Amino acid sequence: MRWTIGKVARLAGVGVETVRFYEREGVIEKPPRRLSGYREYSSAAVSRIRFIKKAKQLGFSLKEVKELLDLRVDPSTTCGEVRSRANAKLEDIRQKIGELKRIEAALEKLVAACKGKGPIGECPILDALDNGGR
Amino acid sequence: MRWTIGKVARLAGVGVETVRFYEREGVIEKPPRRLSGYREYSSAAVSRIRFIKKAKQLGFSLKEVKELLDLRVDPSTTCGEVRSRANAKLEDIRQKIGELKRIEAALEKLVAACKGKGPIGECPILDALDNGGR
DNA sequence: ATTGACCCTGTAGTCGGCTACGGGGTGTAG
DNA sequence: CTACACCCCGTAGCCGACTACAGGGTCAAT
Repeated sequence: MRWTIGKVARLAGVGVETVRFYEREGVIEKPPRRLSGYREYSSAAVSRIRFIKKAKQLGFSLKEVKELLDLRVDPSTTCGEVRSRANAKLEDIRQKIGELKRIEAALEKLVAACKGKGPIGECPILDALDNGGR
Repeated sequence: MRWTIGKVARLAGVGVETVRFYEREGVIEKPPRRLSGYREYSSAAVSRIRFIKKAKQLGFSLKEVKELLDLRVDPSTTCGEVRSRANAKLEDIRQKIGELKRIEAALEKLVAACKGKGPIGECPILDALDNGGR
């Protein structure tokens, strides 16, 4: 199925201008055009934009998102090269997961210690947030 | 121990201007002042700023960071109230962890499938990134 | 007493990531 | 065949989060 930019934007949950912006920035590929000049997208574009959205919510910059997506196809580099870049990204990601888990644990502690009655002054303070992390 | 803004900034790995900016935005508390007007911080400030830094790298906006930190002490709300806000944040965080784990799994698959030899063209493509996640 | 590193309060500028025009062409439904 | 939603390009504006002055005061060492 081939879609116009407006449809893709709606499906991915972003604005039309954002899609064009991503194209300019090289985060998504330049799509083929109709005779009229209209961009023509496939479903892959929607997935890609959805991924960009999620990755940004996880604290990756557009540049980093591009690097992640560039781990897919790049005829000019060797597989070993890609592998090492992928491993570096894996490190980043595991780091993030670890930090999120520490925050999760701290919040769980807060929720558990605070049984839902009484003023907040009686609740234990969430110092756990301040600790841990390389 | 009491520190000046410059020391705190260095210890937390940010600029002096950033610390003042956080104060203006209400993300960190206004510290007491010396007679000279100099701000005087304790070690808690350093922890707090480090936390802000990490949380931002995890995709939280300053406003969200403030909300997380405000789950500590707030004499005007009940414990139950705090508990429900904490639970909402827990949801966010678990969501993020889930998405990071999906990316992690996809990268692991890429690394595993690609044994380090041959051109990238022979490597499986990382479509896993496009799937999963509501 | 002076010097140089550091602090103060403004206010203005930058950068990433969109978002919103303005002025025009396209496409399809009635 | 025209109306109206949608597309094109280009440029400008906006918001969040800093970052950098300018013009002045402070403090510790020499």
